[in-house]
Amino acid sequence: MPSRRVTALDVAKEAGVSQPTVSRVFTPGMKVIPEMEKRVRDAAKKLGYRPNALARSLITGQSKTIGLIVAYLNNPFYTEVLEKLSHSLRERGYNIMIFLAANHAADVDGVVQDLLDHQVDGIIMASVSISSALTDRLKEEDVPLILFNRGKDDPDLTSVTSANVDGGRKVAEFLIQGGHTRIAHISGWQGASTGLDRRRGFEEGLAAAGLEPIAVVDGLFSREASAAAARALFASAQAPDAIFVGNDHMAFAVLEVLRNELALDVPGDVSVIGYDDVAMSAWDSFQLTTVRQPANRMVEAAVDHLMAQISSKETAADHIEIDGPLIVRKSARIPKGWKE
Amino acid sequence: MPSRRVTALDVAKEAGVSQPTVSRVFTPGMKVIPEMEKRVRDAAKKLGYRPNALARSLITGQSKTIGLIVAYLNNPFYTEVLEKLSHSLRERGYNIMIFLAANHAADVDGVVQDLLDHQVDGIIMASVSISSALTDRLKEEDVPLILFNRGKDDPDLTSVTSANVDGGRKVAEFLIQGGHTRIAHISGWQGASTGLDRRRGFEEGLAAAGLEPIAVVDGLFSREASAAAARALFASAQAPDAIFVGNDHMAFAVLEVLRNELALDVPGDVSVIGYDDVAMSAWDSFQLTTVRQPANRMVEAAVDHLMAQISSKETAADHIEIDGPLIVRKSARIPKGWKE
DNA sequence: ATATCACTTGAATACGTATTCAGCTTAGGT
DNA sequence: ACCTAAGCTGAATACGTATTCAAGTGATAT
Repeated sequence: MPSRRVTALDVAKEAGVSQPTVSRVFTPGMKVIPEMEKRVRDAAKKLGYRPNALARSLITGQSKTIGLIVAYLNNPFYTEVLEKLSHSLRERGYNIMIFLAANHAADVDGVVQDLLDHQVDGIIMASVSISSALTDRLKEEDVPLILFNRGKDDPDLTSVTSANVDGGRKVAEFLIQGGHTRIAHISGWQGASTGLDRRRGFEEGLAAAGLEPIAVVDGLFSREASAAAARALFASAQAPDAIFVGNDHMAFAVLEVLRNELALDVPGDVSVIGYDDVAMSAWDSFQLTTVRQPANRMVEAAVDHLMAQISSKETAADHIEIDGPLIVRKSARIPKGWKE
Repeated sequence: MPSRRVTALDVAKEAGVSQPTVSRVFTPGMKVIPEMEKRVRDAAKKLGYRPNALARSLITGQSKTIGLIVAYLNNPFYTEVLEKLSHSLRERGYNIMIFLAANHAADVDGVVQDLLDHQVDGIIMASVSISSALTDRLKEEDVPLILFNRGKDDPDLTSVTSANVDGGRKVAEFLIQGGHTRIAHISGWQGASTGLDRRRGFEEGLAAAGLEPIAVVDGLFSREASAAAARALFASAQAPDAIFVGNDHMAFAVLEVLRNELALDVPGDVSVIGYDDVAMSAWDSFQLTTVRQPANRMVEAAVDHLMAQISSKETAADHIEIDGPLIVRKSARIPKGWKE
């Protein structure tokens, strides 16, 4: 049973035309006289022909594939992002080669190498940091890179984040207006721009009112670390009356420690505010007040920019910040006269 | 600035050898005399050469890529699976091309076509159903397929699931021993084998004790549908004293309705049991008693079988069922003398 | 009627690698 | 010393497509 894969040449013979004509029929934008097209399509259908994407990519240099590297999938924000990315890219005719990489340089390095070997047309890195050596290599190979939810000072590297500094400031203002005085922060990982920026905006917001946080602890994007931090905060002499947590994922852990372990009332005894507005934040069990990170718009911005850079390699890099509102729910005291 | 991609031929010239020799150096298993190898490797490093995976795949017919199709990423069980799959496949030298597909035939069809165009070596479908027409096509193209967490009667289709019937039965026995008498079931989608099998085992388990569920409602794997079902159950004349929910994801929604909307005590007024044992089930907020679906072992089994089918196309299909224990927490009354 | 042009088509080639096969070198056996 | 076998290497080719370019067709303009 030979049953070889059916090739463009087979179709050509069947249809009585040349191989290039078959190619043209299957290449959008190429013109072929209707009668030929019909003969080719009929033959293709009869034989079950589909162009070999590998061979096509080899010659065009366009793999129509985007590399996606993700670090934290346990944070549901990123599964939302993954889902939206998948649809958005597929709509534009691109496929996704995905890697889950720990945030270690060695891991990321290897993964990027793999992506380059596969001639990806572009790379999106969600919440993973990248070394300068690697960005240089990408520049050399002319492969566009988008940092998603992670900034970098490098001016010719495109990043898409939410307006983290602003977001942090909004939280500070809300808590101050709510009359809180002993405000603590369990931050996102301080090795990431997201964690740093939110903290900075938050501290600036407090400073504008002449306040400063009574404590800042690095929650490392981890439930365990954040829970431990929450316990520590209440074991110290001066217990906070409000906690801003660097993202929702950590905030849920903090909420549980406060309510279940420490038997505190939220927001009666202490207000809690998160960041991201993942779907779970709206669940009855949490009702978390949080800053929305608009995954939809962030993804669209990222994909738009990636496409622009792919089609014109000279597209200027940009640092895109998407603004998001504070979503007021029940985990933080609501200031009198708060208008939405 | 030409700065073309550096090819095996460039390396060959630089090293003063032939292109095939370069190829052999980079093909594991091929023998080359040490001196040549060193010259080639030095030249490669100097020029920054890496083999083009596309060209390689085109000729070997092995893309070293696995297609992955996932339906429900909002259920955290599947993000766990995705993470483990990613690592397991990468360890074995395979890459993942991922698609999130709604569970519509048209969607799945298109996605599979895309995967075939890219010459994937195998396909894993997690919780998505497939038409017979499509399995035929895959068989014709000789591309192995593994159904993950979804069975099919087709005897020469490999599937990996947990022991769903057994699991359902375990839940029934636990509830019966707990003295429950008005037992309801909010099932997984009855269009999926997972949902059907769990229900069947559950009903068998009840029947063995001469019972039958007072109600069975299809939760459609959806939080909203499940919440509505829970409300309906308690709006009817005979309220249940126990509910078995088809998976944890839905069970969380049910728990919230019971506790927050209906002000019921769980497990005082009603016991709730889920299925999957996702990480969240252990959270203080839920403490969900549930049947563990061992993602690790399921993934390993799936990958092992896929590899076997890839290396020997004649590997027999199999229906693999991985057994998982009932994890007893606090959402369901614990039978007296229950021994763990 | 001829020249020009716009359109299509097909022959040849390129993409970057793995593999076949013939030829060469070297070691080993007698 | 001679023959054989084994071990490597390189020239040629294949993988399946897109693209260049020359040639062919017919239409339009002169």
